[in-house]
Amino acid sequence: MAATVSDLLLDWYDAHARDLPWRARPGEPAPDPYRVWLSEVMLQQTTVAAVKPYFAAFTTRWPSVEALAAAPEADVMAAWAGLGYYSRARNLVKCAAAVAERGGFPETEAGLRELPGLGAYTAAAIAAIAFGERAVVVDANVERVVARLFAVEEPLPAARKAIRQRADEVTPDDRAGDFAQAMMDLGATICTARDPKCLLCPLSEVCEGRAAGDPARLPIKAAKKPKPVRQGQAFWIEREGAVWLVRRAGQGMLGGMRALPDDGWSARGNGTGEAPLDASWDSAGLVRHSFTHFALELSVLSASVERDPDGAGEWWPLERIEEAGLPTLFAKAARLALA
DNA sequence: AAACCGTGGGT
DNA sequence: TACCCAAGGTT
Repeated sequence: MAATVSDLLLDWYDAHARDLPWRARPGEPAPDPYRVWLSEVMLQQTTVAAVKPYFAAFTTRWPSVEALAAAPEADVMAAWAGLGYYSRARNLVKCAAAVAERGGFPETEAGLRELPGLGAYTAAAIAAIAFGERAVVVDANVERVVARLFAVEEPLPAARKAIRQRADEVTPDDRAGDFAQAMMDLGATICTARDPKCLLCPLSEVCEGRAAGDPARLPIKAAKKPKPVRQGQAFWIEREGAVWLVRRAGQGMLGGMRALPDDGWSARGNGTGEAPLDASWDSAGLVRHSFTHFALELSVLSASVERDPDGAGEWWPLERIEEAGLPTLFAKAARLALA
C-alpha cells in the first residue's frame, strides 16, 4: 500500500522538526495553550526570527494569560512595539481579558474562532496544536505546499477554496497538530517560495508540481499594485530633558501606539506641513520608511520649547526613550533627533 | 471583497 | 536598489 502524504510528512517531521520555544518536540505532551496562542498571534505575517525575542520577553514578564490580562494595556502595547500590525496587540489585550474571564481558552476550533484576533487560520492552529483536534490548518506555507503538491494552476486568491479542500483531504485524524506544524516547517525550509529544495523533500515522489517540471512557479499570484510615496513631518519637541509624546488614535495606522506628534500624513495623502505649535524648528533629517501599502518620507523637525503643546500628551524623559514603546517609524525619527 | 494594516530579512 | 516575502485578521 502506498504511503500517504501525512505518513511521509510526519515521518519527516519526527526527524527534522524545528526546535522552537513555543513548540513541543514530536511525541511530547501538547504545550500550554497560552504559549501556543501567543506564538500564533505573534507569528501572523511575521518571521520566526522576529518573533523569538518578543515571545521570550512576553512569557517572562507575563507567564500566564491571567497575568497578561491583568497588565496595563499601555505596557502590552509598548512591549509589542517593533513587531508591527498593532491591531494584533490591541486584540491580544481583549482576548486575554476574555479568556481570563471565562476561566481558560475554549478547547474547540469553533470556540476559539470567537475570540478577538483569531481568524480561520489561528483558531484551527491552536485547536490542532494545543488541543489535538483534527482541524484543517491553512496558512501561506500550506497554500504553497498544497498548490505545488497538487499542481493547482488557478491563481490566488481564487484558488483558496480548492486548496483548502485539498488540505482537508490530506489532513490525518491523528496528530493533526504535528501535521500542521510539519506542513509549515516544510514550507519554511524545503518548499520555499523561491528555489525550493525538492531533492530534500519527503513529498517529492508524490508531488504533481514537480512531476510537471517547474514547481517554483506555483502558486500563481496576481501582480501587486505600486505603492504611492507620501510626504509628512514629525515633530521632536524637547523641554528640560524630556520629549513630548502623544498616543495615536485606537484605529488605523500604528493605532494605540505612543508616537511623535505629526502633521497628519497617511496612506491616502501627504501631511499638512503644519506644526503643533509655534517654535524655531531645526531639521533633524529625513526618515524613509516603507509600509505594506505605501512608502513615507518623514521629515523630522526639532525644537526646544518652554510650555506644553496643545492637546493630550506626556513629557517622556530622554534617557528612557527606549522604553517608550515607539513603533519603528518613530524610533527611527527619535534616533535622528538624538544623533 | 478588496483594502487596510508593519517590519526586517533575503535576493 | 527594489522587490518579494512571512504561522492573517478585520472591515
